[in-house]
Amino acid sequence: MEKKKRKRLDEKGWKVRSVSEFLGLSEDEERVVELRIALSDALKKQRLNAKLTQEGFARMLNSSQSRVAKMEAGDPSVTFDLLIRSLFRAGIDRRKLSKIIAA
Amino acid sequence: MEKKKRKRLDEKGWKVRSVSEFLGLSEDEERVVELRIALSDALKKQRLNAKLTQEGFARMLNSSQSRVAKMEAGDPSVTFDLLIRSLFRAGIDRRKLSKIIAA
DNA sequence: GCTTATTATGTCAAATCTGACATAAAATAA
DNA sequence: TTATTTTATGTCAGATTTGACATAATAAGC
Repeated sequence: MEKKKRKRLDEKGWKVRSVSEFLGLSEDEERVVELRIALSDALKKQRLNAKLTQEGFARMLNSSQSRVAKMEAGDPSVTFDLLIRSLFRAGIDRRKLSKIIAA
Repeated sequence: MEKKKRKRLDEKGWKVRSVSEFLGLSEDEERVVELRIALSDALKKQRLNAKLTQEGFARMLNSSQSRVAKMEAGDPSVTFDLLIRSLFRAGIDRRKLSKIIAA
């Protein structure tokens, strides 16, 4: 957030919180959420790069359109297992996965 | 496997297979198994480094000794979610996780 | 506008996971 | 050796996940 804006809000009595502060997440939970989002984004990029619809992508993953939508949305009902298996299936190898996580 | 040994076995009519060939794993499943092992090993290293027993480690993770044993053994009943959450809880950050996966 | 395609959201039964427990096996100490 | 500690393995009820489906919302084409 821009510094000036933060100052303005602060002066008005707003407490500026990060998403994690707002949701009351622990450090670990925060890391989990952020990592999930990183993998979600990577998965969506892979799909778009392959010019597939969620429907077509789902077939390739033996899953469903709705689940792909949830994966890409970082829905909490989606596990790392599903994301990682999907990334592998979508052609991401371990080295690439490593880079995604580092970023 | 050592080349000479492979040759000897081959001459005796043994077909030398990798673990994956033996189990009939697909490329993707193979990657999943190998990654699970990498994370398992890293988790065990963390525990030993902290000089904790599985029992003590389990308390720290809000889990149980038997589950920690399964985590370290790469048991298929252990998800990436559990492994990753445990690694985070054990002090591994995203950058370190990335390196573990790259290795 | 209207139609079609794509994506998002809610729900649920079946499948999978997990902490907990018992207990066996292995390691370590005494 | 025999205790004691630590780790491994099997099991299971309760919790979570997932593909599938329906359907709503949005975007794309015309």
